[in-house]
Amino acid sequence: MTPRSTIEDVAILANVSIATVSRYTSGQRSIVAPSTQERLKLAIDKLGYVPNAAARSLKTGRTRLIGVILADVSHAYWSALLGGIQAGCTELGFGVLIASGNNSAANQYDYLRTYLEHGAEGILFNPAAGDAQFVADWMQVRIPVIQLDRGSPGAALPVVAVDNTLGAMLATRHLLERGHSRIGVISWHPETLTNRIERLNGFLTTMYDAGLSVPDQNVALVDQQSGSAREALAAMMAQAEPPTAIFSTNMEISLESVRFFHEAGLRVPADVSIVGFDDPEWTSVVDPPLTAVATPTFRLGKLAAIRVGRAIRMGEPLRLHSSKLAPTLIERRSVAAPPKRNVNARRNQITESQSMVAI
Amino acid sequence: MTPRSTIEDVAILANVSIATVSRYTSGQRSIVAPSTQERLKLAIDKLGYVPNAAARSLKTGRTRLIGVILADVSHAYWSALLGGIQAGCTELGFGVLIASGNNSAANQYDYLRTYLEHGAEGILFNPAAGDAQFVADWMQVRIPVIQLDRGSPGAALPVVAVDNTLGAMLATRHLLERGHSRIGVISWHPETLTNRIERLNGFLTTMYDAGLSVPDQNVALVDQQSGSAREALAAMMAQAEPPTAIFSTNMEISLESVRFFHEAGLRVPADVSIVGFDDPEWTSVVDPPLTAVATPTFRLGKLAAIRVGRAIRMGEPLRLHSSKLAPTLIERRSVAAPPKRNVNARRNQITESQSMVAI
DNA sequence: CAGAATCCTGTAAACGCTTACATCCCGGTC
DNA sequence: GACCGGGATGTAAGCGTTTACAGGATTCTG
Repeated sequence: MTPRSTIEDVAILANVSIATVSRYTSGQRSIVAPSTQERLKLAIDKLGYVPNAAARSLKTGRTRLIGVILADVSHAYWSALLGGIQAGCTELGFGVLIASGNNSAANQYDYLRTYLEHGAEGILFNPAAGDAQFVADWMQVRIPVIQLDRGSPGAALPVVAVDNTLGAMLATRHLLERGHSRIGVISWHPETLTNRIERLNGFLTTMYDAGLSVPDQNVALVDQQSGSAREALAAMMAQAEPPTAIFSTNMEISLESVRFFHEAGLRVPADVSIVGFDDPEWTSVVDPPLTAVATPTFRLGKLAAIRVGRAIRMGEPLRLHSSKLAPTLIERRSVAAPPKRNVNARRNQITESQSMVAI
Repeated sequence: MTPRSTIEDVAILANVSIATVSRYTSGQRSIVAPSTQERLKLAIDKLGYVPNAAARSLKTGRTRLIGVILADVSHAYWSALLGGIQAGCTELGFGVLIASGNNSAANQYDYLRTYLEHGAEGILFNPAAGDAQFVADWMQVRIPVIQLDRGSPGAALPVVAVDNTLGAMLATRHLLERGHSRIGVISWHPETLTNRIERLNGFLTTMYDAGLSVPDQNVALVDQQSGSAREALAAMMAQAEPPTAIFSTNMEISLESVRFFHEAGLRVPADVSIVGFDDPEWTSVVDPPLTAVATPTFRLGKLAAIRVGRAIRMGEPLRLHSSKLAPTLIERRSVAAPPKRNVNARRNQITESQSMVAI
């Protein structure tokens, strides 16, 4: 393989100095004579010359690269976010470096370092469940940093996220309006990340404002691993007076809940209603189609990208101000009025009769 | 903001030459005296020194960066792929530059250029629906390039993809074994991308091998835009002898098909069976849970990343050999034996009776 | 104890570009 | 015709690394 051609090769072929080539390729075309431009174009095409970004940024100190660290790239939610980031960056002429932290602060730190080495001029990241040292490190980064989708509590860094409090309020009110008053909530352990805190608090506040109390048994804070939501749900529904509706604070939990209810022989929404949070395209095709709070994920990513992109362009530090995008409630068919009869009594009936037609 | 500190700052603080610092930071630690290493560590920590990758790669000609161009990052399928790529690259010590081509060859070409500028040492891409010029350009790239998930017909570049022919065969045989013989297929226009061609051909071949013919009316090749699959399906099912099963060659089409059947009052699988291709996590929670050919998407990404990563490491060009990963059929509940009665007759009955209990 | 071998460190050039400064040429002005 | 202004181009320095080469110190060998 022949080595990549350089600015000098072009200069020789076009019979000009490298300075002129540089002027042509680095956007200062207007001060190059038209006839020279033509020769340059020819030479560049012929050689397949592509400027060396490393050399350029070594000289200029700019890379036009933004680093993105997502908790887990391989889930649909994050990919929509990434789509938005991508769109925003392209619009502003930035390239995107991506890494997936796999929800581990240690990984994220490695990537941060790599990005800094590569000269990323700005960083977008989802904080992993908080590690104080880690956050402190972020704060020392000398370039604009935005927390995506959620914040690490106590980090003095701007956040671009959905308005989780509003979303939780929307979901809860919807249940309240349909006549529910015993509502259970399931969330991943919330202490570490602001989105979880806000969703839970939004729910609780709305309940209290409506004059309703939420007994501890109806609040399940579970680990982020499959199965734990199901167990929590089983316990919650085994009470003498189980909730008539569930607010599930994220999509994974919604999925698990639906599966659980299917298997437990409880009908959604006839026996129990569900409102979820997050709304991927396929929510509508689940059985039953899920009523959920939809978050403008793509816009979130784009907004974040544009905020850091602008800060970089202007050369100003990012304002600490956090942006919140409003979610909307999409009504589908997982919510109905609470059942008249006691669900547990009903459940026994159902499981019996169903087992007769089981496959 | 104070400027980033350089190797020289470290050298001065640690009272050594920059050469020694470089030896320490660039992995040649073993030839630096232990006592010097200690001083160096201290100085680096104190200054927060991070090597400048631009300078490094200007000198070495290596960047340890791989460029990835996906047709559309914001879909779940691609994000699983990206997760695999990410994992593979991390394992080999490469960073990932990402861009989304939005299925446009022109965009992809821009990104390709950007990557080349940034010195990507290898490229992973999904070809967009074929543009001859575009493919020719890819061929001239002097670094390892792999086509991901599908190939552009005629491009002499290796492909890492699922074995689509096998997948289609699996799906078709499954339907055959259940007693179907009138099977319809829906695919996006196949001529441009190998995965579509292979899936369609795999189906057709299996049918012929079974001694069955497939009338043209049962083959729908539709545009990749919402609604067109539905129309094609409506036409197909309106025949006097409509298919008793559908092989849907991708997930978008499966979703549209399920929706269509719901609305048309046809029961899946009692009236018509469906086998899909691609198997995201939520397939199991759709109504009904979809029998589908599952593709090892994550592994696909990882394998591709590792193939180019190794080629880069070894400094050898990539072998043209394509890798095919075997898919598996996941049986769920969208397939049953063909109905006894004519479906159209039955459909009329159903819609009548259902409209009485409509909500 | 001389000389060789080994270990550690320093000097300096080079990577490909941008850009301040210098130079040259040409037309316009008095 | 001398001068000036300005447009087009060239010269050269320097961005922060890596690395070939050289050199100094220490240890080993006979």
